[in-house]
Amino acid sequence: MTPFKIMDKFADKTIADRGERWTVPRKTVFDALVRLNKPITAYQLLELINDKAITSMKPPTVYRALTFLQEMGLAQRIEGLNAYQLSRDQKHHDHQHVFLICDSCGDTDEYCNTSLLQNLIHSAQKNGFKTNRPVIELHGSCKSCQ
Amino acid sequence: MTPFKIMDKFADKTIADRGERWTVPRKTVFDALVRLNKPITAYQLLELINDKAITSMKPPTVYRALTFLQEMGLAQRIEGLNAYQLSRDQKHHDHQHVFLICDSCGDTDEYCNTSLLQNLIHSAQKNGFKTNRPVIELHGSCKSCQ
DNA sequence: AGAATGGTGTTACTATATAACATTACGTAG
DNA sequence: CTACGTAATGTTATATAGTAACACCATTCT
Repeated sequence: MTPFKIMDKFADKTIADRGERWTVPRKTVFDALVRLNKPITAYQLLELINDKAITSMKPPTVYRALTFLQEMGLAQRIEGLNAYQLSRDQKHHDHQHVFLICDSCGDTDEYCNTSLLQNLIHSAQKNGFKTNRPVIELHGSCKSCQ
Repeated sequence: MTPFKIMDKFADKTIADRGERWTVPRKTVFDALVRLNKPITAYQLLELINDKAITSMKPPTVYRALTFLQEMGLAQRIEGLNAYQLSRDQKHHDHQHVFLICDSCGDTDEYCNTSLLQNLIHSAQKNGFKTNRPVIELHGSCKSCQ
């Protein structure tokens, strides 16, 4: 089974389990993210999709699909890039991740360092702060770009 | 000496040490950030400044001033808010910080957890990744908003 | 079939940020 | 102290990112 199909299966299951609808625009956006597999801005995504399709998607449709996919844990926003990408680490898709973002080639890596993140959230808690959404992004250069 | 004056002095010295010019727009933007002391978007800042002034600043001027202040380590961008704020922790203004951002009241806190950040950057390095710009923001709710 | 709900299409708009180039201010060599 | 080169600003226009509002369509439940 190809990686694409694995992702598709996983997505199907996630959506079905939560009783949500796997509609055409949602699937289209998801597919584009799967194929690309690196961060892309919403408008670039729009362009990518419209180039290959007869119909023409518009910004609200893409943003709605992206919101939906984020809610399903299938996609993520990279704050430091105003971009979106597929969630890769499905094994830990309920955990928070550390993102490594290469400013040269645009590729990203994602890993789960639970103890460090807990540490971080815990130290915030000691300051009386309750964390809802951690944004942990390291921007820099990847191995092959250095 | 008031906190404002301390900030002013610190800024004066920083700018002077680096042989940069402390011009009117830069100072104006800096003053607004000092007085407000919480994150604000560039356009809100623009409005704030223009309300009180005879002359009317325009976006590029504000953005240029913000870029300059960031280069001087006097201001910072909060990625998760598209907003800018004063750098507070002047004692560690050359270090990276963890930001705590309250989504209710908009206030922020900033602290320096060197060991944790080094840990983070080091674990990235083990993956062959060289970090230039860490973005560490915890969005949630502060003590008084919970 | 009819009603309730959820999702999409479309238009128009708001918000965020920058490119390009003319103009002005500043520091320095002569 | 003046003229020249550089740095910063002013101004216009435009690019990029994201959303409000409302009409329409699809699905499900009764």
